[in-house]
Amino acid sequence: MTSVFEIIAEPNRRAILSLLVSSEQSVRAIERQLRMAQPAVSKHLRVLREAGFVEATVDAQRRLYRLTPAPLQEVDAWLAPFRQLWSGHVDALERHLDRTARTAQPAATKTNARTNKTKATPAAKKHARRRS
Amino acid sequence: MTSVFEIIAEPNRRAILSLLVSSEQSVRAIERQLRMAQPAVSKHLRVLREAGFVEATVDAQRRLYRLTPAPLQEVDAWLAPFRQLWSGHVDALERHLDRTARTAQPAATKTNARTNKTKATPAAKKHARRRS
DNA sequence: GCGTAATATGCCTTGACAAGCATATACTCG
DNA sequence: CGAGTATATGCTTGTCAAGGCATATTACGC
Repeated sequence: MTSVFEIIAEPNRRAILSLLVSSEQSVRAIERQLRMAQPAVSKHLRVLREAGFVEATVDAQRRLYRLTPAPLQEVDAWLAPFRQLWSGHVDALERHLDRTARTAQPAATKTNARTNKTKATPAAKKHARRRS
Repeated sequence: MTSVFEIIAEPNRRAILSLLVSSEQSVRAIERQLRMAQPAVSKHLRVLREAGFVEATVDAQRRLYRLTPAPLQEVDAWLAPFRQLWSGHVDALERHLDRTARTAQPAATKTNARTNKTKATPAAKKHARRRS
């Protein structure tokens, strides 16, 4: 769990982060809104806190957690070089979401099919690449 | 491994994606540049392909893999609501990277320390929230 | 100090997944 | 066809993290 990406890989953690976008929240509030067990919430918050995603303010017995920008900025930064891929046609995302919507996986099969159908460039009949 | 985020959680897969930004690559080319075993590369590519991150073109015995925009767009879209956090002060990322640079974790400790030091709002001495 | 609410932590089990290794498949050339 | 290259796949193993449950900790009001 060393990287920012591993941390947001966990769905419940992403849910917590999304909850915190609107306003700071107590553990209990998160527990109820996300319908998850209290220890689970605390553990995820610990991970998020240690990775710098959130910070807490003590208020009596409870702790109010709020977002901290840096780690998500890091994700944003990593994403930057790839943005050139879709600057222009925005519709690819919609198609992708359509495909992946129904319990995910079926997209894989379809993608596979398309991939296998893709033909090679006819010109590239040569082979035998040298080892260097 | 149902979500896009779990897929980019793997460092080698992110490395492969980054490699493909510049141009399409064969499995062998990836294998050498990233110094990883061939089966590992193939397996990661399979995961990436089934998730729609890449697609392949057959060229004789080899397959040329190239990026596909949709899944990364999905990440970008998820990130959108959080961007309001750092639109304005861009320096938070730099500080974060400085802290997390040396083998990660130490940032956690520091963040912890700051967090614990954070005082509660003095006005909020009352407690006993009702259950609704 | 006692009861209670809010949160954190420790232990254990279970599932998932990445890596390693061997092997299968596909294609090319001579 | 046979050898060689490129890629994929199957199996096994070690690791690690999430969830469940019990329990510790801290803060409050009375």
